[in-house]
Amino acid sequence: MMIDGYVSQTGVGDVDTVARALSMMREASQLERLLDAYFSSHNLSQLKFHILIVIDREPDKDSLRQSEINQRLDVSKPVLHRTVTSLLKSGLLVCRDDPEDSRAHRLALTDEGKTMLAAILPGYFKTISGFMREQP
Amino acid sequence: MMIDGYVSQTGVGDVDTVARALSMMREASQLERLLDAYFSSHNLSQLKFHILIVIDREPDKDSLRQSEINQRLDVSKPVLHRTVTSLLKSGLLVCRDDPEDSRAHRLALTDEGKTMLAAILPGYFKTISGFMREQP
DNA sequence: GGTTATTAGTTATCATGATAACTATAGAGG
DNA sequence: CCTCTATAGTTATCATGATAACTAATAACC
Repeated sequence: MMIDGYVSQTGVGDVDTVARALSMMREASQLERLLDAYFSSHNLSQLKFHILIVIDREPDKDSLRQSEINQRLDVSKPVLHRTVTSLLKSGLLVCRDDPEDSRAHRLALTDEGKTMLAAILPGYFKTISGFMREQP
Repeated sequence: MMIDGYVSQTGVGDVDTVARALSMMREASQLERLLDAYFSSHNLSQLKFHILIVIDREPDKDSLRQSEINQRLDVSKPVLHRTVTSLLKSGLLVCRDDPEDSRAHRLALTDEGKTMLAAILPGYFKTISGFMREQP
């Protein structure tokens, strides 16, 4: 919209690259909104979904510590804690004591959590595919 | 990371498209973070910057109503109000009564606001160009 | 010209992200 | 063993986005 004047005025970088970056950010934020709307229609959020996914996708284990989830997802500890608490409360996760470390817990999907994940995934990918198909 | 299994399991859309969308969102969020860090090092935010820009870029006028800014930027009224209030308080904007509508105000850049914008733009575009150059 | 609808701005409340600072436990080094 | 450090989780506080519901003023319509 208003890129041209400024980039040429400031003489930093080239106009096309900046325009491409801005349009990428706009596209991404549109898709994020679609996904947020989709998740919230199932009483979830992107982060809640990602938490369920990383536990479900973990090879060899069926549970993860909060700190392990933290290593896999790019989110701060307090936000993860708050969100895990909410997932426990809504019954999608269960929490067991970690036998090897009394500070830690192991978080696992409940049957309800697995059902939710299975129910939500098709629409998730459909939302993404549909959006990408519409892009010019 | 974990796309393959799921997309093929669910049979919705194609894997490459979904992977492309996810990587676009990741890229965009990285760039957003860089920009947020840049703005906050100048005591600004992306939204504050955009507000200054749309007022500065407006042809034929040197001020805008809040509602006009709202039409140009994709942000809710209360958030815009809160952010404009903060820009007024920090002296980058001034507020005058609108002679044609006693409900409205006209928001204009102060000299300090213009100076800030001029000071910040080169780094803004440099940040974007630099990021795009690094992308694989 | 008086009712009704729209619009400009504001307030209250909530959601979801962050950092800083805390407690409690584990682990390492002497 | 006893400190000292690092790690797991928690709490408090703040930033920045949203919606719903409000006030006051304008515009539209008999």
